[in-house]
Amino acid sequence: MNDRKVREFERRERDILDSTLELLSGEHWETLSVDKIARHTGIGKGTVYKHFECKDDIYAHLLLDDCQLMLTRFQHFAADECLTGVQQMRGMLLYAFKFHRDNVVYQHMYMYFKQKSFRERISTNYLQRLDSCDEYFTEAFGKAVCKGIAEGEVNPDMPQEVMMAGMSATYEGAMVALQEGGSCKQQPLETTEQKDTYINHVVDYMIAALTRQSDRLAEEQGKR
Amino acid sequence: MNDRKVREFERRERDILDSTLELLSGEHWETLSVDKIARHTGIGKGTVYKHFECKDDIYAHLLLDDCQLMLTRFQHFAADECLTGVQQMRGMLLYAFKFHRDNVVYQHMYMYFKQKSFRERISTNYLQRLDSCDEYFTEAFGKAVCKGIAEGEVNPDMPQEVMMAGMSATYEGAMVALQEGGSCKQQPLETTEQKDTYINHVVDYMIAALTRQSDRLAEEQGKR
DNA sequence: GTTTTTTGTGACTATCGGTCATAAAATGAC
DNA sequence: GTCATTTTATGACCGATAGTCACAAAAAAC
Repeated sequence: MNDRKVREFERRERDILDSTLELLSGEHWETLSVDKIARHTGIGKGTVYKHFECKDDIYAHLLLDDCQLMLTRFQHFAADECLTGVQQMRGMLLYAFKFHRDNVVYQHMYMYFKQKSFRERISTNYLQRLDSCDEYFTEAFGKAVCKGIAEGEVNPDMPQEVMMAGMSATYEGAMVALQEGGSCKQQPLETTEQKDTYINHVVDYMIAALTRQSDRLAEEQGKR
Repeated sequence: MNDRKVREFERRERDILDSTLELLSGEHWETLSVDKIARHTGIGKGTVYKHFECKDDIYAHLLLDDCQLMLTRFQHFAADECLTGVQQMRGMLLYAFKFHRDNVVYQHMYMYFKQKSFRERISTNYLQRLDSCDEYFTEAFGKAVCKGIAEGEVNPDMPQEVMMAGMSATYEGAMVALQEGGSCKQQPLETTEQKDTYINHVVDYMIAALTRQSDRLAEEQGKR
């Protein structure tokens, strides 16, 4: 009956994660404690630590789940031969931003993961898996960029490092802006419509930075 | 002697801030407590709360100091008639990124400020001042962009919202990347040289996104 | 049914941000 | 100088937290 035990153990891990997800959706991020998670799952606090080395590992696991979900979509875009490179890029970016927009819990964890202190707290296992996930993202996006260059839409003169540095910075920054919801910016970013407008602007900007000429941008915008 | 009292009060506030700065430079961000700050300043913990409503207000004050320092430099760039608009932009961006690169404490606080939870904790006074600082940054940069458009270097067809959304996103994202020091990126971002390379790449990318044609980028790079 | 092993637990520790009654110092009146 | 009054500084205290571990409860083995 060792098998059943393992299954039960895994089922409870899922229970903890689901509980956490549920609590995070309804409650303020900062006030969630391990005690509450345990209580809500219907187990003792000590049991939680049988599954996760620390509180942040729970978050890391949830983040990883979402990352892997997004990654498969990215890979689908990259493999879709019907789309041009630029279309693949646009599809990936819009998908990622909209996923972020609709998923409050993921927003929190994405930001949290960017903090060095979080990366130092979580166990190396999760850290490595999250990092390799990031690599695959870059790989999938890089494929689309190469396709874009081959098709003549993407400016081949821009060094690859410049492109990658710039794109990933804009990506990160837009994610932050989407989570923060405005702060002091000219655009408030509170309603879904405002966020959508923002997302489209950022994607236009990113494509514009990569494509060869400005009239290409206008053409792209007309298509959308 | 009311005057002397006020001066002494202000001097101690400066003491607290300097102590905090000192401790933050040497210690890990997460392990710094109000107790330690008070002890290191040579005062009781309660006294700290005579000067600041909460712990995060201390950080907010330090952040504001740096922001105002940077702001004056931004405004100098914007007012410098000897430079073209694009040169002003490049100057501002390079200055900001390098300031960030060299100032570990500022890095932490900048990231911290982006968190919604931090913005909710600090007193409205600091929040407003930080927000208005951000507005002035945007204003100064916007001036340079307008100059660039007037001079024909910046692409006038890109809508202003697209430009602003994209630029600020890239700016934020690059700040995050500089602080995190690589994580999993293709570029490690640990030494000063690596960070400098990164900074130059991102600035090139930002200028490329805004300027009209790609050969203009090559020309700019040649000049630098 | 009894012993042994495995598994679950919540009381406990250490630490934190923030408060407030009270001690200490400064001021003022004479 | 002395005492009364006001102002200022303080650290013991509070509630809450992440993480631990001795021990209880359940399961397995015999």
